[in-house]
Parts: sequence; C-alpha cells; structure tokens
Amino acid sequence: MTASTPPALKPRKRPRQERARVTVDAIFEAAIQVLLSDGLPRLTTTRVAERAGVSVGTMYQYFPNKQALIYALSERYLEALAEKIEHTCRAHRGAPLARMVEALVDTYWRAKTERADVTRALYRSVVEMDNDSLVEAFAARVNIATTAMLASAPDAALENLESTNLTLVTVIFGTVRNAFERNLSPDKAEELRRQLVVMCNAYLDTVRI
Amino acid sequence: MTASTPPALKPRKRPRQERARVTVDAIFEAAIQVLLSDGLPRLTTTRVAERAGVSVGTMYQYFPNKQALIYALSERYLEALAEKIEHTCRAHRGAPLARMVEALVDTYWRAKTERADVTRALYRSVVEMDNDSLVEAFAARVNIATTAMLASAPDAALENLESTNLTLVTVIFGTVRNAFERNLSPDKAEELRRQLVVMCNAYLDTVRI
DNA sequence: CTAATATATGAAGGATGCCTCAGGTTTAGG
DNA sequence: CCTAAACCTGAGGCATCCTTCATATATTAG
Repeated sequence: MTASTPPALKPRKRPRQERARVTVDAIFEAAIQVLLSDGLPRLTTTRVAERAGVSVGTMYQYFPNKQALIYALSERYLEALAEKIEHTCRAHRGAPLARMVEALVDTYWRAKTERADVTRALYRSVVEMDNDSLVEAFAARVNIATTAMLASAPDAALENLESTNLTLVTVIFGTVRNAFERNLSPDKAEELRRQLVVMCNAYLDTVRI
Repeated sequence: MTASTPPALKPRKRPRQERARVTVDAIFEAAIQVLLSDGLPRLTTTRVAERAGVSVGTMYQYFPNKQALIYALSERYLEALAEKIEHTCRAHRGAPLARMVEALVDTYWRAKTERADVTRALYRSVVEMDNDSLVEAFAARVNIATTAMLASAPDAALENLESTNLTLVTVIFGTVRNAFERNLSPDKAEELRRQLVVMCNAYLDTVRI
C-alpha cells in the first residue's frame, strides 16, 4: 500500500521523538477538523497549522506539500478501514455464507457510522485528489480478504467465486456509501441495512451450487 | 429543483440573444473540459474563460461567481439524468418487475458509460461543492418516478413498497457509481452489470407477496 | 439611421495561498 | 553539564486567483 507512494508525496521525515509524534497526530486531526468545518477547498496549510496549534513551518517538516498531507490522511483512513475488513474476514472463515454477508455489511456500515461526518469528509478528499492508486491498492487488499473468506464457506460452493465476490463487494460498498451520502433518517438507514443483507443472501441463493 | 437555488448562486442574467446562448454553452462545455483535464482545484475562472474562447468578464455577466458556475453545471447534469430516469420509469409502467429492474439498471449504467470520464468529473464537483440541496432534490424526483413505476407492476404486489423502492434505488445507484470509480475492465464491468440485475430480481422474489 | 439594449473585453485591485529559510528552543546521550 | 541532533517558529516572497469596471462592439426596435 505504501510501496507505490509517489515520490512527491512521500513524507519528508518521520518523527523520532515523542513530541514530534504528538505534533504529527495533531496535524492529522486538525486536517480532519478543517475538512469537516470548512471543506476541502478551504483546507489551507495555515488553517490546518493554526488548528493544530503549530506553525506552518512545522507542517512542512513532515510533509513536502499540501497534497502530501491529504494523501497521508487518505492513506491513514483506508489503512484503518482495510484492517477492519481483513479482521472481519479472518474471523468468519468457515462460517455460513449468510453470516459472512451480514458480518461484512456490519463492519463496513459501522466503520461509516462511527464518525459519519468524518468519513464523508475524508471520502471526499480521497476522491478529489488523484489518489486513485490508494483506492486501487485498498480494493485489491479487500478483494484478497473477501475472496479467501467466501472460498472457505462450508455450506455451499459458488458457481463463479471471482464474479460473485466482485459483485458482493461492489454492491455492499457502493450501497453503504450511497446510503450515507443521502443522509437518511436513522430508521430508514437501519431498514436499508437489513434489506441489503436480505438482498445479498437472496443473490447468493441463486449462484450457489 | 431550481426553486430553492440559493440567491448567491442564481444566474446573474439569462442570455437573450442567440450569440449569448452560444457563449453560455461554450462556458459550460469548457468547464467540463477543464474539470476533466485539470481537476476541480485547477478549475479557475480564467482557465474556463480561455478554454471557452471568451473573456473572464463575459463569464461574470452570467454567473455571479465561480461557485455559481459549478452549481449550474451540476444542476444541468442532474437535470439531464433525472429526465432520463423519469423517461424510463414512464416507459415501463405496467411492465413485469424484472423488466423494470433491468431497464433502471440499463438507464443508469448507460448514462454513466456514455461519457464515463465526464460523469466522473462532474460527480466529483457535485460532491465537493455544497450542492447537497441539488442532490436531495434529484433523489426526491427519482424517488417519485421509481415508486410510481414499481407500484404499477401487474405481476406482483410488494410487501412494503417504500422500503423496497429505497433499497432498489440505493443499491443500483450506489453499485453503478462504485463500479465506475473502480475503473473495472469492460468485461468485468459487463459481468457486474448482469449480476446486479440478477441480484435485484432475486431480492424482489423475496419481498413479493 | 439612431437610440437603447445586450453582449463582450481584459487590465488591474485586492485577497489569499503555498512554501522557504534563517534563526530559535528542546531533547537525548555521553 | 554540554553538544549534536531533533524540533519548532512565523514573517514574507512569489504566484495565483477571483472579481470588477470602464470601455468597446453588436444587435434590435422604432
């Protein structure tokens, strides 16, 4: 995931002392706050630094430019998300298909719900900057995890594992994201979550052997 | 849809002569081009004007500010999309459920495919600016159209029309968008499109009465 | 043909943003 | 305690960017 970080976006140096680690964390958190309250176009280096309680110069000691900051932010977010998904997939090896689906929806849903506004803000920045490589790496990582999980289902083999996996992942991720961008009322959202599980299971029944 | 346009974003004046209409169209087209080649952060008034072959001043005769231009662009895009969907929904009143689903997926899919890059560029700008009101109006409009279509299905009543409709629309739109942002190979995309239809129909079979 | 209206121009004002750099402060280790 | 390395500061240079306005041209109506 970090292997292919473009050189122009690589961190300038890593914090070696504790206070520096605190500083960098503060910068990240400040960036999220600014993203939330002001939006990506108003996310300026001065604003982030101010919010983080450090000087602009400090920021530039760790990030070569503004884009690198956004990049690192996206990386951080996707890394955490990927880990959650991988964990869920590992935890459900050998479980019935229906439970797998439910767990996957649950994990992704919860990841978005926990800090829905932050998620939305981050997602926008991921999409906006040319962070395609990050997204692709994330997708590949998730793909491996979910494929392994599905392949381990004891209750049914699948006609075409690859295709089914792609479909499930795309549908679940796309739907959840869409649901959150529409700001549904909590009960409608909950209903949708349930229906999504129903739908995935109905689908799996048709491609089961 | 235009009823609630914030005053700061309302067009400054409408073109009354033919040449002005040409100019405004050129500005829109130029904005899309710039969005495509340079991205939203690099979309500047001068760049758009230059690309459109007009002066900056001309732009400001029709749009009070840059944001209004983006807003109008999004509005235009969503308007066209909403019309396509409404047309499909009207054309499939009284059709079997399975055909409705297929038509809906087809319409949305085609709308994205026709000029996939443009769609992506526009979508980003829609999400970025605070065009939530536009998106909401669009969603409401689509909701009415699809609900009316589903209600007219002769082959089956639905347990809970509202819930089923919300689920279908969210899943279809979310999935299609997600599929396009992942830049899938054409054959994988086509396979996914088919599977999405299968999935929706499998779902409908479970909520049919 | 003339006046009124619509449309177009683009230089320049004012604002803001990104990033650097020369110099200060703090910490770690001997 | 002392020195080198790590860390931090923030004013200001340079580059844009957004927007206006005084001026000019084109169109239409009478």
